[in-house]
Amino acid sequence: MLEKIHLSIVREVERRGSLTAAADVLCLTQSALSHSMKKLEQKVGTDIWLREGRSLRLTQAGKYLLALAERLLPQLERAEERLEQYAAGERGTLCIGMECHPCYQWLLKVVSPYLDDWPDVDVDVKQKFQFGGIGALFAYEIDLLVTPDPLYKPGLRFEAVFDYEQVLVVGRQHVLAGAPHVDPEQLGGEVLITYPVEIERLDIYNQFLMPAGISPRRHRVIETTEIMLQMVASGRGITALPRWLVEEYADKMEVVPLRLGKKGIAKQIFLGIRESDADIDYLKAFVELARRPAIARSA
Amino acid sequence: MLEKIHLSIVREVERRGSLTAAADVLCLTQSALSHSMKKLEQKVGTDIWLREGRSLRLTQAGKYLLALAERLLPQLERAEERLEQYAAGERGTLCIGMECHPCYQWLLKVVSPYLDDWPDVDVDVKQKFQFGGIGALFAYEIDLLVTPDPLYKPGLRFEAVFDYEQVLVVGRQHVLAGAPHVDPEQLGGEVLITYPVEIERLDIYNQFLMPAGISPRRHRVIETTEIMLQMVASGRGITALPRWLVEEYADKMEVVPLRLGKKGIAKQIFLGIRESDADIDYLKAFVELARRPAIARSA
DNA sequence: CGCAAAAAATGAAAAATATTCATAGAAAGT
DNA sequence: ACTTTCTATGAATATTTTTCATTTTTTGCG
Repeated sequence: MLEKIHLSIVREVERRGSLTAAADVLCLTQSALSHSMKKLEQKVGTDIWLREGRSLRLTQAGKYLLALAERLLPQLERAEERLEQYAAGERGTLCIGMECHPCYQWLLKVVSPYLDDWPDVDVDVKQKFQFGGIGALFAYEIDLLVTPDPLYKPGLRFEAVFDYEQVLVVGRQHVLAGAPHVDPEQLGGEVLITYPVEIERLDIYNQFLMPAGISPRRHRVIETTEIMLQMVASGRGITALPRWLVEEYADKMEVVPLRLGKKGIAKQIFLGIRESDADIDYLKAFVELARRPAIARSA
Repeated sequence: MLEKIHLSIVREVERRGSLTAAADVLCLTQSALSHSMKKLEQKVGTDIWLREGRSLRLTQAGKYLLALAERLLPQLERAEERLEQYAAGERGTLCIGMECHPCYQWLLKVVSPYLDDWPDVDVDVKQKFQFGGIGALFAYEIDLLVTPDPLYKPGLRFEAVFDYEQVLVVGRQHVLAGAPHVDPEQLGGEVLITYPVEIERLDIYNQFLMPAGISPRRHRVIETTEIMLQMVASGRGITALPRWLVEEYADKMEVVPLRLGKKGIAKQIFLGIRESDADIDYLKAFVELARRPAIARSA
């Protein structure tokens, strides 16, 4: 009764604004779409659009269908792709979602040996999710979530795979450069450089500065790690990054890692999967590979 | 390319064990099914079943399709029902999911006036979810989640609608019955009666006993509130429940609420919805009704 | 073993469905 | 007012699905 074509039409009409335009995209005639939808409307007994002049406005039922289409069609499309991958003899695509910027650097180190181990598995990395990483896992948009905030919920399985310390990064000329650690009060006058993330989600803010009632003088947002570190090296600000990441750049750039507070900020990277996927071999292998110490891999 | 019928066939063949049997259920002939699937197999280029003698065994691709079918078909079926509801002039069904036992008692108080206010909306309550309450929200299994653990994730919106105190419940004859409050140490020898939930998820355990290093002598599990309270009244154990719930039973049963620790344990019930549903009127109305003080309703 | 039963595959025919074509009607833009 | 831009619709056509009739393969069983 309710077929894929109906969902496609509803979605495409919404995107293009008219039946006629949608017909072009779907490689059908306007008439075909009109007939199809009319038939569905008769079958279910309710209109999907209000015909207002020469334009269509979704009814309540139509809006519901649109939401359904936006949700199901991508899954069907992904399924078609995946079937073709099976046909091509590939195992499939491991679709990885990421929720933190520095995770990306870490991930690269894992993906590279993984691709060697599993030549018939493709890896795809996504970073934007309508409903966040967890939603993407539930919706089968991704198969694996890399995140600093695990969430133990039924149906999902999280595992810590990597421990690291989040440190402050300053230029080698900075007055603090030699200190054994820094206190929040010492950062009041600084420019804080970070990835484009709301300040509330930054560890250096919510675990270090905010509890002490300190705010940075200014907050600057930069997309890439390299540029961020160049800014820091040239004394234009400070930032916070994983220690291992800073150490990798330390010989090429004039930057110094510093412990945040006496105890430092300890962090972990977690991998999350759907419980039902727990025994897919190539997924299991990824998690196991990720768990192996980074040292062994980065050699 | 990949159509609903293919998913239906895969699912039904799995359920009934053969194409022939599936054909009966789907009101088609065995031949029709065979042709349909053959065509799909040719299109995607991979077999879906291994033909072993006169039986079919799913290939990897087939298993993948089966998982897809089990996931998508229920959503399509639900959508068809819902469209017909729209057609019948009904507003739809408000599907409520619940993640905590005592929430149920509270929910009943809200649902009753809601049904009066919205005669053309049906209410359905579900309690079991493959992927937990959050997963059910994301998967559109439910429209509203009642839970004590909110989760601020993009795409979801949680709101506290009800505050209550979680208290210890003892029989009127119990030695502690007159105390102003209880300390964890006083419960070391007791039998703890609870709903069937892992002990780690119980507030009385993880917020009260565990931090003090105390374990109850024994943990007994009971399904219903009434029986639980009868057990408590007869001195066979203690339990923890919302204060308002205990007070409702207090005149019929020999039970006494006691504060847990000096400060007590404060709890809240949250309602979670999908952000995209935020302006569905009958959903909004439910949340608003739920927010109104319980006193006003239970009168 | 040989035969009946059960299941899937297949080709051709029939039925059903979807699509197009041609056109009408309605609204919006100029 | 005229042109353009939409959607709707009926009839004709094309395509797809389904059935029917049969074949092939396998399995169970006396």
